[in-house]
Amino acid sequence: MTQKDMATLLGERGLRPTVQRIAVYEYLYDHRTHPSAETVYQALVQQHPTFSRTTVYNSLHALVKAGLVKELAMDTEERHYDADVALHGHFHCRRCGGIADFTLDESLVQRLMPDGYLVEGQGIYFSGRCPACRSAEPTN
Amino acid sequence: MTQKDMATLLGERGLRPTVQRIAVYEYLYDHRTHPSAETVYQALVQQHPTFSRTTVYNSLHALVKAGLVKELAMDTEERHYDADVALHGHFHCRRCGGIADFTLDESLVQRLMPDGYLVEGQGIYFSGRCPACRSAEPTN
DNA sequence: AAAAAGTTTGTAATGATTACAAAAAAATTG
DNA sequence: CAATTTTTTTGTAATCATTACAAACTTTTT
Repeated sequence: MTQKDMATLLGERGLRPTVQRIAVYEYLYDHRTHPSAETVYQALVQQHPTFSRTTVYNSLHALVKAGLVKELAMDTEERHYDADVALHGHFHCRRCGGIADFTLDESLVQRLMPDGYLVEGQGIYFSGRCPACRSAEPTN
Repeated sequence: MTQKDMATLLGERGLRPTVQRIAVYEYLYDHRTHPSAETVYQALVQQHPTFSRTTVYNSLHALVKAGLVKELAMDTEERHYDADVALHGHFHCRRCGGIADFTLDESLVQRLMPDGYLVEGQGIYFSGRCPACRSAEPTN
């Protein structure tokens, strides 16, 4: 997606498409590594030395509120962000620390939902060992 | 469960059953409200004025490591703990802030798991409005 | 009883996030 | 287009949960 398209998208969601917000969104869009706010900041401050940490936080919050970015619920220290807001699960490898996406069957997830509740968000994650770490250290 | 049984249980899991650890475990066992460390501390310090915050953290970590307590992954500020380590999901109500349990079908959850990964832990939660808050404010 | 190991406590440090106010930028108004 | 208002950014300071650490204490082992 081009920056122009991103600007349009932000505008549609009621966010003024500032350089900073587009940069944050672009980073998340291009790096599907579920980075933390600090990771985003460190990456962006290279290109834009004037960017502040607070703006990264502000932008992330604005993007989450606008529904363009999702905040992950994981048992990690910091919060992680994802530009992929479609239904999918996350796997957190306890050995390498990586967070991988995996697909979720929509109808299967529907069947998990508790009755009587109005579901607006969901977080489905598993943790353990990713395939690479399993073969690297098979016994554990 | 009696404190005696808890002491035995901790012992079986390789934890010395100290007064503090039993108190923390007992609180979680009796209060299925998914409290934070601070909440546990505030409750316990009433009865045991000498208890320290650090000990509550230490005890929680020890209990989690021993598999007697589970740390929840939610999109909240602090970490929440649960003495129920059996498979179940959590619902976080965005209006009242409450966290409710709901049952999960084991085989359904199995079918969600990604292939090739060794799954050691899982967190399944939904957020939105609980039934009480839905009827209290139906339009939203 | 002495030594060793494990646990608790209080305080200090850390680290992520938020609060806040001034400066800057953009949008609106006349 | 200039003046005013609104929004956003920036930098610093504050906050809040959690962790680090070392001394004191308790329990276990010898």
